[in-house]
Amino acid sequence: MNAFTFVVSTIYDMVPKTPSPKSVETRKKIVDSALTLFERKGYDKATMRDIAAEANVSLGLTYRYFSQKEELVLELYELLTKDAADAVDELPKDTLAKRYPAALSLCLESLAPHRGMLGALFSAGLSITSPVSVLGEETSEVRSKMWMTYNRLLKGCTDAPKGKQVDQISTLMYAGHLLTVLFWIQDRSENQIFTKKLLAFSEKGIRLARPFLRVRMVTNLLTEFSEIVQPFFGNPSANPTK
Amino acid sequence: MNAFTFVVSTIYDMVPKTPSPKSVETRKKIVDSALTLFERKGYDKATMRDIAAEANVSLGLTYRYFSQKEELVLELYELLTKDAADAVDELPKDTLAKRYPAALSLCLESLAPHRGMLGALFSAGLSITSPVSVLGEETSEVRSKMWMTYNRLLKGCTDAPKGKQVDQISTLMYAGHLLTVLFWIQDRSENQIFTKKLLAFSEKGIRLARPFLRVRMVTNLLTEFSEIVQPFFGNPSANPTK
DNA sequence: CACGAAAAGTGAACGTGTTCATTTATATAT
DNA sequence: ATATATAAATGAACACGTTCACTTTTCGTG
Repeated sequence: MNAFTFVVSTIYDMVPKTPSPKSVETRKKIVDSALTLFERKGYDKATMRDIAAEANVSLGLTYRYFSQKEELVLELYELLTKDAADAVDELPKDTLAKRYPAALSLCLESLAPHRGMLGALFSAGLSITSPVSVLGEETSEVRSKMWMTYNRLLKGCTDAPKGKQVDQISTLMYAGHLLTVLFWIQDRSENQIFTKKLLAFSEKGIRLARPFLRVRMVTNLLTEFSEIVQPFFGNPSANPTK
Repeated sequence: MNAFTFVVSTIYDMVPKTPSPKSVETRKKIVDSALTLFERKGYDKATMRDIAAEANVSLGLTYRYFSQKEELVLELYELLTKDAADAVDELPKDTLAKRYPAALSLCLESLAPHRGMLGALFSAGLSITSPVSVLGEETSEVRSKMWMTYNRLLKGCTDAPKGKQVDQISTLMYAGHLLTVLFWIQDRSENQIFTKKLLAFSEKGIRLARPFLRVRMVTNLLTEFSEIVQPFFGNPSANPTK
């Protein structure tokens, strides 16, 4: 390797390399194996050795692709979020009070087959120390995607608000989404009936609250609140295309 | 051991035994050691072997008193909650809008020296599988205590509501408490300034919302909401003395 | 083709939480 | 006082997440 090659390859290191076909295949094998075993045995019982064996690779290799076990859960989280977001985009035009609970319901449906497993993500997910966190660096893309989905959902409502309120309320909706998922994961009632009640409640609540979005004092509080909460979520509205 | 002794001791096993002086002493040694090391090195770096060594006991013994490492964090959680609850009870009589943010502020002050460590509790704390969970069986006493504290705080307000609303709003306040602590733990802003803004916001919000507690439609929604959320918290109002 | 560097892949070993068979101390009954 | 059951205490061993020194494969270049 001469000096020129060195410089070029060093600069080349700066940009993400396109993964080789071999590596994407191996990566996929590991992901498939992990998801299969998570479903079959649960997060804790599915050991990294199991996952490696099921994928017919060595233990060490799995760590080349996923530096932590939690990252495998994150992988699923991303896949499911994509599904949920797509489903939400298909909702028919209607009022916010109708559309928002419907959207939440669709999201929970996407997550339902993996509910048990998601406990593990939220378990590790709220640790500040973990880079793999619902509010951490590595999940900012997922958050951004979901925020934008709610942004579109709101804009498409028959009673959509105007101006800067749109972004603010989108943030509120996304916060509500996270809290609802959290509630649902913890909900031990039969068939998660409490979560269903919560969705029914949110419809009534929104219908009652909607007219007050014209009241100055309320909008001021809304602005204040969203400014506190937005950076908390990594302020996706500031970098919508990132 | 004869048949009589056997029966008696078997029945005796049903009720909690009073721990021997020796065991309470040993238990205390372990707790002190754990809390010291958690402060000094953080939760992850403080290994069970470290803790056992610092307490001058064997590794195995620590597991006689705390069947998981997380239970040691729970121990601190209980201690701090007690402090916080006592401080809240000392608050001067005032309006709800003043007292509630003040109470939250006091709670955060109690927790502040241990903020980093608490990340660990909340990490494991939201796992459904873990018995040591903010919403799990083992923490129901702590929840009950804190709920009752907010119940007293509300009753002592100059603008306290009447009747069944008291319990419902107590539940709301406790939910707000949990969410605020969660927010605070995740708050990466300097000196947790966002959390402070959130408290200031809550004062304004309560002042604005308070008059609407007389509106029938609002009270109906409140009832519905608290009924969904209360069993989620283990319904402390149903067993206030337990 | 041959060579060498980078990518892909391996498995032994380490640290840590947790378990358990075993030993030692304490208390109780005769 | 002695026996014995129970409580207290031990530390070796295990399982699993993670690391790392090392081997094998792939692939561009002279």
